[in-house]
Amino acid sequence: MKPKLEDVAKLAGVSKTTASHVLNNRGYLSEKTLEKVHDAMETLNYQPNAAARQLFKQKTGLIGLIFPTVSNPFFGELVNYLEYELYQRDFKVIIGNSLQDTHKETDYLNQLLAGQVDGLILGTHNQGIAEYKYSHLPVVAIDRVMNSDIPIVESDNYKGGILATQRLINAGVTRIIHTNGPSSLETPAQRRRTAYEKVMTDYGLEPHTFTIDFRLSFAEKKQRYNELFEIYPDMEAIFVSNDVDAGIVMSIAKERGQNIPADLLVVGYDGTELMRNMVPELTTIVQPIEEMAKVAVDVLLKRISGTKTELEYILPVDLWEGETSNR
Amino acid sequence: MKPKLEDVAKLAGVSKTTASHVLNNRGYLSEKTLEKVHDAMETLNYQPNAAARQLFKQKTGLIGLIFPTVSNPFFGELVNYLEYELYQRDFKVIIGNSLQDTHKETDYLNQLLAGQVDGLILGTHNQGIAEYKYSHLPVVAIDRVMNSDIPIVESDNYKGGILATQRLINAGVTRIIHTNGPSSLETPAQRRRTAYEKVMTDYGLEPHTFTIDFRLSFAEKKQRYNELFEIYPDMEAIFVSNDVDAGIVMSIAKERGQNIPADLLVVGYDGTELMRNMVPELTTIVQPIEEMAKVAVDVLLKRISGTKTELEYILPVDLWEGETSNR
DNA sequence: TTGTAAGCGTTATCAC
DNA sequence: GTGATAACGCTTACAA
Repeated sequence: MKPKLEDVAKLAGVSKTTASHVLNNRGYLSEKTLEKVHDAMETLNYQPNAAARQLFKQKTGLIGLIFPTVSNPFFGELVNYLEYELYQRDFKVIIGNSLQDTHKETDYLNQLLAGQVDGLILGTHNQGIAEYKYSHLPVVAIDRVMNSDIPIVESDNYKGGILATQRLINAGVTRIIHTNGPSSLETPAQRRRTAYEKVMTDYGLEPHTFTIDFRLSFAEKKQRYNELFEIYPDMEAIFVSNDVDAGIVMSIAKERGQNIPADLLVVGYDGTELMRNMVPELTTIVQPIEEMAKVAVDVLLKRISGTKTELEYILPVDLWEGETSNR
Repeated sequence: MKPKLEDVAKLAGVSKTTASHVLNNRGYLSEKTLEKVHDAMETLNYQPNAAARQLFKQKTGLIGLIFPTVSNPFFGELVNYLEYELYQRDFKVIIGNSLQDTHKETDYLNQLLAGQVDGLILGTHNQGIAEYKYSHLPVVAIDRVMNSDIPIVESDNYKGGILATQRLINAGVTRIIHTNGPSSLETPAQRRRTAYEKVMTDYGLEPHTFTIDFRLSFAEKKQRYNELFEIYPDMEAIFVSNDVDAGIVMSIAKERGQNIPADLLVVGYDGTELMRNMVPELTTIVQPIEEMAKVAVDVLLKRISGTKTELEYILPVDLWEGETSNR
């Protein structure tokens, strides 16, 4: 069915080896042979078999990306940049959305072991999976704490937390709530919380962190954020741990008849290009998504080639000043 | 380095074949052998080599997804569902973001030919690429017109155009502008335009379609939409061809001191879960993204297995009634 | 119930 | 310059 190198060789009247040499520009070849073989490839519409090549070379040219879900703009943009960077360096990407599926993450890691991919970039929440003990493998984590031997690329979450909280305090409010994921997940994002609590207490204000799991459905999140409004009826500002949730909070506030920023200030986190363009009024902390992707790819390729790397890369964040934080 | 089946066999004191049989539950095996082999696999932490398997089986268990960019929520959600559906059926996905890169699309198609993937799901804008002549290959298009032999899955764009336009007319406005991609791209989305123009003329109103390329950057889009406001200073409503752009239009309107919906009505298109939750006030046409993904996967798998399929699958749309279309 | 041997398509070594 | 041949790791007739 599909033509193989042998068919090309036969048609061109040469041996398999010669055809292979032409295919890979190996050794010296006569003009004539070259042309004959190229012609044969053309007419047969020959494409080298990927599996056979991989089997021989012992590498696949594939990188696995495991993230909660590309339907979240932050991960969508991140994956987009990762794919771009990797494509530039001749890698394709396999993606796995691991949200609410611990098994999937394990499965993908097994694939790596099976040699189906040459490396992995992880941004998942599921922690402490046994296979992570294989820390000698080419794996890089983005914004997630992994095994201590796995390099991690993140933005400056602590600084981000400081910037956000400070911004709200500067606006003149004192009853500021922060929302974040469960502290049981030891993600770098928890440092936003630490920073928030530090700034609050430094100013003699009482920190209130409201826990909400990232992995909830939209409907569940809405319900949970409505509880937030019930629990803190007199809150003046919220520092939400991501922009999508900040959007939900704003829409709930409107539903409840509160005006932003008149009645409630809001600061988000992530600062995707999408949000900055669609909801520019939302004050948020901008993570350097493109830069994070670049660094992650650099580090991964170093790991693959056996070069030593740092274990932690912290990239700077920025404050996007919208109107949702102005009194 | 990495253990192979032979190492397992050796450690278990059996032959390669037996080990393979255990691995694949083939034939009858004694309890003892089974246990021995399993133990050996365990201690060696054995994982079968993917390339070798693929080479033998002549299939990869990989499907290629080519879309403009997963950083757009519509494609992000679509890819998310596609990955989910395919994972259920033991396929992993390779993704390619082809935005502004015709060559990439060609490259991925070549991969298919190279047997690196078992099938392709396309949602790209780049048309008329030579390789599409290989229409006997397992390829499915989502919302894109391809070669006439490639099945296409889409939502009812014409109906969507009708619903959106009718909604605005019902709100009592007459100067309604529509924005859409260049008509040179023969996408199904152009049917939204056809529908819009039909409804407008049916009501004796003058249709005005404003062309804007999807592939522009955010900055370029902003500039272009600002032109729209200059060209039609007295417009009362806009029917935008996707929600992200609708968001941009709304933010521009605010910048220009116009209130929505008091001064300007807006209807979007796509109705992603993200938008319905973050910007519920935006009236929009909801595409059945999850259903489209399911159908696309079904059709692709049929094509792969050689089963005959329809050439066109049109799924129903819904109107999401927000406040941006209420006068 | 288990083992031998051939083959999947490519590449590289080493003679010619 | 070109051509056999073995190897990559796995699977499966076919034998034993």
